[in-house]
Amino acid sequence: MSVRVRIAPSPTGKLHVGNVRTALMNWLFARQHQGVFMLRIDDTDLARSTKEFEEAILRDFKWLGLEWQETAKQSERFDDYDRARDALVAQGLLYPCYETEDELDRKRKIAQSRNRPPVYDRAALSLTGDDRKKLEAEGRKPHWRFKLSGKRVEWTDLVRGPVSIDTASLSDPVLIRADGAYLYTLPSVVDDRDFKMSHIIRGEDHVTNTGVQVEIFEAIGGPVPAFGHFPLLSGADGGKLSKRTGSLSVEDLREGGFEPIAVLSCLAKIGTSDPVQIRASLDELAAEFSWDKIGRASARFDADELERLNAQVLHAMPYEQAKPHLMAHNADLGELFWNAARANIVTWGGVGEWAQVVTGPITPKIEDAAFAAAALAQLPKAPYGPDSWKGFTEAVKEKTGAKGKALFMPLRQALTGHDHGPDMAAMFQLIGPEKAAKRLVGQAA
RNA sequence: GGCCCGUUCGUCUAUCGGUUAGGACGUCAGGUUUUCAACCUGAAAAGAGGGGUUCGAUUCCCCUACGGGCUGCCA
Repeated sequence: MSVRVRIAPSPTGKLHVGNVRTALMNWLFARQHQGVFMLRIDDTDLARSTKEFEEAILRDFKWLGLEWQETAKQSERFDDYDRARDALVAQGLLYPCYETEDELDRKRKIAQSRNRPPVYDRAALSLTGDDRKKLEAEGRKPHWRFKLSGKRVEWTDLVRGPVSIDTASLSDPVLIRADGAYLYTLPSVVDDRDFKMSHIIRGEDHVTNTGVQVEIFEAIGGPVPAFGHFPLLSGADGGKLSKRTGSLSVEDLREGGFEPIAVLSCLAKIGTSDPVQIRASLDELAAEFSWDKIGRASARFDADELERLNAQVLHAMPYEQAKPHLMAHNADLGELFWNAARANIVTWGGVGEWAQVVTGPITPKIEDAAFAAAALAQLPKAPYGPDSWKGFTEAVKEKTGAKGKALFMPLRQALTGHDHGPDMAAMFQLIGPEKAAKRLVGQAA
């Protein structure tokens, strides 16, 4: 089986987690079968598409590691769409309509109020040539609808099993707007045919679309690809995706200090029968990909869960790999620092806080000045090594009698300004004697 | 309104008529770290409701409730 799949974002906005999930499914399936993953820019809407969004989309996919083997832009293929359009018109399957949006809206509302399905009544089909001339003389420009067969379209969905769509219950879809712009439907089918897509993998919001697209495939003379429609993402509360989660953009995630593999592992595993855990690589995710692991209920995307996965990635990351990120966050204080700090961060954004504790200034937290003073008296001299902390705390313990939490917590609070944080032996060594002395007397340092 | 889909521990899910309903994450408890975090071990925790079918239903059928998708000159 030769697998060719695609992701087809519109450059009318930022890439968000929903898009990434769709891309990922396609990418994983392609990789698993040594197939081709194509990136197609669906920019037929010239007015809303921008170069900036297009570039951002490429950058986001590259950041995630979802590399593509082929690419195409719909805005460069209008000739092909025109040919398909002409062929459909010649077959009588694409017909001009002259209703305004207001008129259509009114028709829909009337139908709804009578409890009739709001399906287009095909009034335009009975227009004579003279009628059309008259309407155009009034300045009306036609939009064009595809004539559905009224039969049932059936396919075996990779995720949903046997699916049947009754095209009689659907309005004939508008393929071309009155302003001449192609809507998503026809270009998508023409491209899928011309680029020989073997599988179309997308969210279940497209299930009904598939019914009409199958008829268009047949009308323009192309093999009908296989389809897989996976459930959509829902928010952590079980409802629709909120601003906080679903519309989270890839840019937000990158800038929020998330690691690609955490995002990818999360999106590949939620809604599947596999545990939602970190995988080492895209290849590992691809090896595990399977249609029958994908559930039929919507998958919850929870930002907290993503943070947890990201934390796991960071906790296990070796210094060499972390170094560029540390430098970017002005927090490259060496391997000792990283090994201590990594267990205490969730995203890259958190590392600066611990770097600050080392480099200062921070405001110490002292509840018992007498204890801090007693500790100050035991402060060892420079230079500090790995055992300095142990020697220091034992000396303080001996002088004050404090032990366990009563010993460590006040020292941690005074030296770092926090109730929790990285291993103190490492932090103490990094903070050094000057700053430690100042902090023990309550000075910001 | 119509068509389609879904509903199992807090969460993601396994089970393809008979199971102590399993796992992962989270939670809680222990351990370890002479502190917190991290880490290790253990525990608690579930079939939306109502009818059927069946010797036996989480599993098959119907109804209800709830949730989602579609019903665009959006994609």
